[in-house]
Amino acid sequence: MKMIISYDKLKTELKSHGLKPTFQRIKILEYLENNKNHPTAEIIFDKLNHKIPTISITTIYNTLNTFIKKGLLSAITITGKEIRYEYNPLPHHHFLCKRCGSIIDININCPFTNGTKKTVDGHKIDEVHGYFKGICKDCLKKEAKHKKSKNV
Amino acid sequence: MKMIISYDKLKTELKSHGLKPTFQRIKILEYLENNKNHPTAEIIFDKLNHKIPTISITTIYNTLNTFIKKGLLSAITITGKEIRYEYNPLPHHHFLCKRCGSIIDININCPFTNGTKKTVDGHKIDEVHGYFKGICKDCLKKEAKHKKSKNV
DNA sequence: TCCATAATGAAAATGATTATAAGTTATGAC
DNA sequence: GTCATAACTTATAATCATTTTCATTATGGA
Repeated sequence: MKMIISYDKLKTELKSHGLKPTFQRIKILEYLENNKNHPTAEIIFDKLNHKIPTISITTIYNTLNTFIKKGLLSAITITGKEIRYEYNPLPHHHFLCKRCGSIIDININCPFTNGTKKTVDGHKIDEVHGYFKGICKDCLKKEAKHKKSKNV
Repeated sequence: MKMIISYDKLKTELKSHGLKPTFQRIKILEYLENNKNHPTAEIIFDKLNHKIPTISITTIYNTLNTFIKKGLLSAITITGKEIRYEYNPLPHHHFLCKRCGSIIDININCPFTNGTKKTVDGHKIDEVHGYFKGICKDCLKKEAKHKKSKNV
């Protein structure tokens, strides 16, 4: 993980959202800004635990929930197994590959993510989640190669 | 719960999907065909437990998972808390009201549910889930009435 | 620096779901 | 019909992500 964002910027960001810039919060936010792979709380914990051996998984959960409440993060529940977290995203959709498990951002022109439509059937929309599941491009390619080499 | 579908039809449906038409399966399928309110496994268990006191929550889960595997049901994870089940649906989207908790079917013309698009960005799509969250029509109406009566 | 408040951390609790293992029922060959 | 086998059901225990509780510690203002 490369450090791209300065601590000062992270601190300012936290303060501007009404949050005290504690060490733990800075490191968690930094991790999420640098890692756009939709990690779980556990993954964040494992990574930060190396640098901050005293950090608790409870703090990870507390912090993530606080960040979501303040609008710094959004939660993705595409797997149905656990919550995955994403930094400050412009609204977009997601694809889950059933073969390799990777979660891929999908940017398509959708009236519900581009801000055109703010209601459906009279219901006021606050959040939109578009979840696609299937086989990703890379896994399709591997499959094709495999079949070819076997002359199937 | 009214009994609309005959046992014979339910039996036939189970058999045509390669499933033995046991009493428990018939009752679970019957419940889901008559109750389109996206129940949890727990809700189904509570309702059936009155008529079948020996039924086990494990059977509910086993059966629901079997039904999904065979394509009789689909799973909705919009709440992020628990799985909700839906009978044999034509693909459509869902709305979760954050105020009253109800889940509402949304039928809009979407290229991913009407069968027009079977891939995104080169990824092959097997499932599409459109989850909207916000305040439903009814709760909006109640809110407006409340404000008016208070002259806010 | 002192104090009130908020944040952190460890351990225990929760709750939905799954795994295990044992019992029961159905099915098909004989 | 009888028997063996497989399929289904059930109760219990296990799992695992997340939350709660509560004692300790850090933070920012006075």
